[in-house]
Amino acid sequence: MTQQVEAVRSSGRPASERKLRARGRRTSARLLDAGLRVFSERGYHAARVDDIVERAATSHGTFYLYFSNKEDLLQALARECAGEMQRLADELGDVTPDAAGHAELRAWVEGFYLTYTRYGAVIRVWMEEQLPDPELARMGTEAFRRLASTLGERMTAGRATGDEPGDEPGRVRVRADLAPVLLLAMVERFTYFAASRGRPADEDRLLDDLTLLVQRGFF
Amino acid sequence: MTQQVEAVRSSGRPASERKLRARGRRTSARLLDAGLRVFSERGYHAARVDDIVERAATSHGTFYLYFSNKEDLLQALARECAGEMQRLADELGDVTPDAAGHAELRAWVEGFYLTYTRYGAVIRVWMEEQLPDPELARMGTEAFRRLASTLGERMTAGRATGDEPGDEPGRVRVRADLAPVLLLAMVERFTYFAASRGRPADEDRLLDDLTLLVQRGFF
Amino acid sequence: MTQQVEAVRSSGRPASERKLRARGRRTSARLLDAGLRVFSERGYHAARVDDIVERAATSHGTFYLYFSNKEDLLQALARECAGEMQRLADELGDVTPDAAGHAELRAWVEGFYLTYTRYGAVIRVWMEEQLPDPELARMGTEAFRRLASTLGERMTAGRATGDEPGDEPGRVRVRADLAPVLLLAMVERFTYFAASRGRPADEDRLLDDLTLLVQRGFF
Amino acid sequence: MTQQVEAVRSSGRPASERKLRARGRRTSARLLDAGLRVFSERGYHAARVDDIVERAATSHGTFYLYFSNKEDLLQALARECAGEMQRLADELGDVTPDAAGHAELRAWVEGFYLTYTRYGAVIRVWMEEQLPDPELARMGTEAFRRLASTLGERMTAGRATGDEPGDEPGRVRVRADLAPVLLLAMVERFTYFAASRGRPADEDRLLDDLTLLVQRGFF
DNA sequence: GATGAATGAGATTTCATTCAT
DNA sequence: TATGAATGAAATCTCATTCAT
Repeated sequence: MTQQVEAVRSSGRPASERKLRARGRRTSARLLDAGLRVFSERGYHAARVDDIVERAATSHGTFYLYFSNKEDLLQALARECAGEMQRLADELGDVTPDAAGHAELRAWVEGFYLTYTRYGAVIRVWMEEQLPDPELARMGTEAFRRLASTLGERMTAGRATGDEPGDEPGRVRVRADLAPVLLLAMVERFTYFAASRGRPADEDRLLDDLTLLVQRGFF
Repeated sequence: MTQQVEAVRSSGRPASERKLRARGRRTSARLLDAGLRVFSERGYHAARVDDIVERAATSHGTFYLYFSNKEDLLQALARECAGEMQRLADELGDVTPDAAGHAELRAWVEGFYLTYTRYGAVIRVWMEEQLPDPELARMGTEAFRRLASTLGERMTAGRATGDEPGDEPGRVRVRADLAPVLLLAMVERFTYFAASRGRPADEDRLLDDLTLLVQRGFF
Repeated sequence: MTQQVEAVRSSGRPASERKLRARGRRTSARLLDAGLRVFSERGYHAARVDDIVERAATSHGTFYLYFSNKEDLLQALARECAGEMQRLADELGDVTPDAAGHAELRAWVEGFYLTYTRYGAVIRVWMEEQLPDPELARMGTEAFRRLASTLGERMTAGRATGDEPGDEPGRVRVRADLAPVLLLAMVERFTYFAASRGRPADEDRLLDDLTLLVQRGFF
Repeated sequence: MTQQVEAVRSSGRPASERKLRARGRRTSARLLDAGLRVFSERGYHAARVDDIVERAATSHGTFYLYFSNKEDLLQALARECAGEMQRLADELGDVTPDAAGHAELRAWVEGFYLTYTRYGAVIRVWMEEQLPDPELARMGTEAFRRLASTLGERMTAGRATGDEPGDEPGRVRVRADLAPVLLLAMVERFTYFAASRGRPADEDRLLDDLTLLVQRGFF
């Protein structure tokens, strides 16, 4: 294990592996924040470390004190984002076909929308075919898979208990694992469109409609 | 020589703006093809002109004889892709809620899927927030908008003539312009997932399900 | 990455716009010096950034840390040169037609000769019709105009107070603004010829003659 | 002599070495003309063969049928220019200090001015320290030397026969070879300034003054 | 902890010249 | 004679990363 050998010097490695004092934590936070901003503005690929350190009002050298490279910063942000999504998934209760289900789903959709709006740049990198690092890819896939499966579970649970439409004869069933993926896709894409339009004035109305469509699409 | 000259030059301009003979057209086609391949494999940002000319079995200088830079090649491919999409839209007939409508929609969905599979790399750049060039952005937005609106029209037309479920009292209507966008999103995202899974064996089955979901989602 | 960003970057900007520490100032000076040398040896157009950094014993990247390109370095040198010329103009006292005037003029001519010898490569670019950058052109024209007009003033002043030959009837007067330009031209061209002959042995004698010719030409 | 060996193929060598038919002569003339224009507009160094062939409405390949390279074209133009200057020198009669001398000189100055205006781009390359080719350098130096010496001769001759001011005691003599060089410099520089000002309206008046100054400067 | 300076590999781009028809 | 196409060496420039203080 090289870790043993390199452990001699603690600098130059991601912040998470070192104990930071108050000042160090502030610097680290500033860099993360600046990174997210710059990635959002320019996109991950076009963003330069130069831009980030300038935004964070710090120096080049300092950057590499906290992150081993640009991708490492991306990964740190991705972890943040995955955490948010996990929290979202955990908070989602059963989604029934009635008004209560709508309210439940609506809160979740809004949360997803806000997270996406914030971490859009990171998520967009996750979507890329050729990711710089497999670990990052795994993290993205995993976060989405978990979200989708949770959504699937909560809705299936809701159907069981709720005001169920039943499985009328002749009704065609789509593959169970496909539905949540597609529903999530709708949410995701909707969010993308809305966000790219600069969070329109009728945001609330749009979120209502979206929630409705997801709910209807499932049941 | 740094002197940037505004002069009209016949070389170094996109292939489309010059008259090409047979040989030139072949080279141009080879570069476009190589570009699409390399973009697909490495992603647009990571792709180097170097890779492209190597794949096209031509020289570095030749590349710049046909395209003014990497982005220009992307744009040419984007134009191709937009053309394909326009063709798809034009070919779509009215989509009724019955089996005939399903068949119609299914053909369209499959066409979209194939186009997406082919031009995925280009489309993924379109999805980026910060595009290298506004003209490219406009083209992407426009292509998708047109596709969505055509889809909306054909389905609305289909509803009017078809085996209509009616507008029962209490049924909430989502914004008319939102529906096709979301449906298209589903198709797009589905395609993305399927394609990223390397065109799975049950592709046909999946396309059926997707078509069903879109059809059901609308009516 | 082709994406041209308008962002304010601290690096890659001319040295003059950034605060530099001792080390940076040394590097900058080394580059300026190397630039002047290489421009003199090869000529501005043939000079490559490569040659300059090699002469300055620094790296390619470092060059672009201090100057945005070759032309930017030229401009910095041009500013230096223009400053020298301004100083020359400021130091010139009234030029009378007598021996005192000759001494005054002789000192000035020698100063110009030395400046020209040093900055010849830069000045020669100024003389080009098609300058890479209008700002550079303006600077050159301005520096020469100022020099010429100062020369004109000092000699006119000298004529008024000095051992004046008067304005005999029949004596044709040339345009007041033309004379200094042409006199300056003589100095400049003389310097050019002398310098291009590698500073001949009888430099002193030549400078005497030149001074005399200028003085005689005016009065 | 390699000439013997290469003589097998006549193409790819300067036009002057081959017999040309009417069509070939036209093409050659078009290229020379285009070359002079483009060199004037962009300067020799910045001028691209591309620009020249476009201006001459011919192709890249054709260019190399008539000139072995860009410099060869420059040399051809330089020969033209040197010829013009030789003709000027030959036409100059004795320059006396009187009105007849003024008229003689004035005609010569005007001729020089026109030639300079036309071949300025070529002449400016001659002035460069580091010429691409020694033969070109020799030609430039030679043309100017001849012009200067002829001027010197004609004026010395004029002094001998004309309304001579004599060699009064105390009159300082400048080096005999320096005077014509400087006078020529004045003409040259004047021409440069005038030409760079786009041939001003008072061109005639300026030429009168210049002639006067040269005449006065010598006698 | 922090920073300005330096680095150099690698990417893009240009353009004089040659080739094949 | 003419030409469009191809070439590739050479030049420019960028930017992630390391260094020295």
